Amino acid sequence: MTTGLRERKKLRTRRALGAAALELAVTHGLAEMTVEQIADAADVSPRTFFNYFSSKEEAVVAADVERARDSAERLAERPLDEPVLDSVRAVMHEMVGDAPRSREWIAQVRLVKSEPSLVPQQLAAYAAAEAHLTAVIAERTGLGAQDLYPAVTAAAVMSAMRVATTRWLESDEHGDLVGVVDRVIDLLAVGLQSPPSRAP
Amino acid sequence: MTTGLRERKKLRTRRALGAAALELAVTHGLAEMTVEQIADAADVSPRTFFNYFSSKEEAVVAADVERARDSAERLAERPLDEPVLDSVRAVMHEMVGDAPRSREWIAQVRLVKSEPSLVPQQLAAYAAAEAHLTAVIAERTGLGAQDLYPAVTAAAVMSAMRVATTRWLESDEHGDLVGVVDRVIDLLAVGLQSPPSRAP
DNA sequence: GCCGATCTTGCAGTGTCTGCAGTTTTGCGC
DNA sequence: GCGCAAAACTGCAGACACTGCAAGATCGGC
Repeated sequence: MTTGLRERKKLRTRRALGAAALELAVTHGLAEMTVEQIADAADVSPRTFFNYFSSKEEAVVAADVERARDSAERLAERPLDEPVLDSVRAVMHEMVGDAPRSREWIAQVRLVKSEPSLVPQQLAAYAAAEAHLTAVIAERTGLGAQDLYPAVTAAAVMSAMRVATTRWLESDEHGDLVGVVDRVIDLLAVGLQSPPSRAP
Repeated sequence: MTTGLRERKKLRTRRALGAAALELAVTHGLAEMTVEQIADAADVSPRTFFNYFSSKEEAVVAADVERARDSAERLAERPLDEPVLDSVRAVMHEMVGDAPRSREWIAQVRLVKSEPSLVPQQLAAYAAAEAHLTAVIAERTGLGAQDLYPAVTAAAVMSAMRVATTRWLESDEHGDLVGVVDRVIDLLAVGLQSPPSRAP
């Protein structure tokens, strides 16, 4: 599958728009930046911007959607005999451990924290991740589309990741994010029936 | 705390706007309805609409935010010696069992399914529910704000509820929603380490 | 009944977002 | 290379969402 020039160019434009939107939102503020500025920075017309995204907010969190797809792909590549949650944990560690990517991600989460109107779009991005995860988990476990386990697991994992990053950010980002991620996944693994007795 | 006339009137206006928005979105479609129509239906000026909600979409899912607060309050009223997840399960059963309320809820979820641009706002409403749940669970378990269990549990439960309703809707709404809710909460309770061996 | 606080409203203005129609670019067969 | 159909980009016009501001209406306490 050689992706044609056409598609590659579209992807480049899409990324340029997303990056410009994120950049401008961080520097100038979400409300202040205009679609015209984003379009200019990506060298397209304002009208073209709307061929790619239906709003400024969507463009800002575009990178998240890509990361979501990427996580799912990494998950699909884990050894098949590995327990699902172990695979998930490994992938999440990879995502957090990948320094440049992680830095972008954190920047985005921090922006969302300071611009509440981005919250809905950010959550929608997580939902996209969830859909991908669901499909991969279903395949790995050999379960069908009607089974609840893959969907519930994917949803719970993404929620837990969200809690982990939020908490980490609220604690002024000290301590390691990896540790927090580990603990939230542990909670899901052992079950939420009752709170763990020791240092949850 | 006798809520003054002022506050009661505000609440009535807010509800009227929310109800009108939902009604119009269902009958005319989200894109077709205008703020002016919503405002007219609630007998206020269009400008006033924006004193209550920052967008049409937010108004449409306003009832969800109320339901969220209500769930948290019901949870707080459960016997203190009841295991947390049992309380959660009971509350979710109450919410689903409350016929008129459940009907509104389902109508809204169905609307969101047919109008994808509502998804982000719907998720934001769930996030609001999550925040309330987190606070109540923390109090019930005697855990502090730094503990992960309350936040992870609240997030997982809301995600699971979302999965349950989505699945139920996709299966053309046959079978009972209560049963699906039970099964997703069971999954969270026993842990997601590996798929259940029998009929997940 | 008066006064401060709060809520509502109209107005003007900026910017988002959409449909449409014309131009440019790309992929592909020749 | 050449031409042609599909797809992408662009400008334009217009409807509408949304905001700040200042004036008017309403409420709660004294």
